Amino acid sequence: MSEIESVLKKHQIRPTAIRILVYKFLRKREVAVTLNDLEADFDRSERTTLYRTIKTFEKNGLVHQIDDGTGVSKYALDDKVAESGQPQDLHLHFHCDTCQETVCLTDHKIPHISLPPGFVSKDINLVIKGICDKCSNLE
Amino acid sequence: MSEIESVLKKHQIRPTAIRILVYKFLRKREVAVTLNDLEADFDRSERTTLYRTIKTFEKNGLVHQIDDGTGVSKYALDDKVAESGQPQDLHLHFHCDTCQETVCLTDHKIPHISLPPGFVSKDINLVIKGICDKCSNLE
DNA sequence: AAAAACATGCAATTGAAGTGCATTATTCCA
DNA sequence: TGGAATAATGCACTTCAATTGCATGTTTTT
Ligand SMILES: [Mn+2]
Ligand SMILES: [Mn+2]
Ligand SMILES: [Zn+2]
Ligand SMILES: [Zn+2]
Repeated sequence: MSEIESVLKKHQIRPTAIRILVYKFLRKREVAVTLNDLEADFDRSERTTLYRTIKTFEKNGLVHQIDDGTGVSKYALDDKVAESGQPQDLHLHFHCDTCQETVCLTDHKIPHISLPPGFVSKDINLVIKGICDKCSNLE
Repeated sequence: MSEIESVLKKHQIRPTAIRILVYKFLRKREVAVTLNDLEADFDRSERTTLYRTIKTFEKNGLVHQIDDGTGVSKYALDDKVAESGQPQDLHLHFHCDTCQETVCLTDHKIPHISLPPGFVSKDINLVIKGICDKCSNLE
């Protein structure tokens, strides 16, 4: 059994052909991925299947969904934890206005934010928009 | 000329009947508003007109659009600056999982966040989800 | 008053997300 | 091993917010 298959199994995901391919695709790309990105790369497969694949991955803690404000959902591997099974830490996301890519800055934890009395924080979404390292080097 | 009319004119917005009503509605509500909220309150008017009204307000700096992750856009008055004409400061938004309302926390500036080398920040969206003050008081 | 500019109403389109259901593949177990 | 049970896939269809095209109505300008 391949390493990928065992990662999927560790997350209670049956390693079908498409799932293995989607997982490989997510690994290969270092940026967050849309359903359209997947569809473009998998002529052979059906949009709905890819959709349900990624949702299965999400439900089982293998990827997390990213809302970067562009209106389309993106997904990225919880790579640091793909093996361990721990849930991915909260981190910030960066969306580049130039190349339109969104990346996880997993090493940048979200600072503590004080709220007015009575407000209880359960979850935080922090997205920074600007120019990414690749694009700023080209200026 | 009413005070409202002069606020609209200060933002180069012609004070039509609907625009005045929409502006009043935004003032009355202390939370961010969706297009559906507007439509529900304005039986007499057309969705498209309300949409274009709010977009005009936004373009002219009278309201700002809020993406709280629910999938539907919300809008709130740049009230602090409605008179001054200054652009609204960056601030965080709070979305209550209980009452589903979203509020601007205009007094809570977004802390400085350090980025890896090469990344340039132009804009920040920070949304905190949890329980708002009204809902936490009811527990 | 006529022309130009702008606002409004209604119909239609777009695009992402999600669901229903039939078909195919895999697993489970007698 | 041979099904029955369970899960995955494919295709059609729906939903919903956002947005646009165009005709009509209104206001402003000259
Ligand atoms: Mn991430
Ligand atoms: Mn706000
Ligand atoms: Zn970039
Ligand atoms: Zn609440």
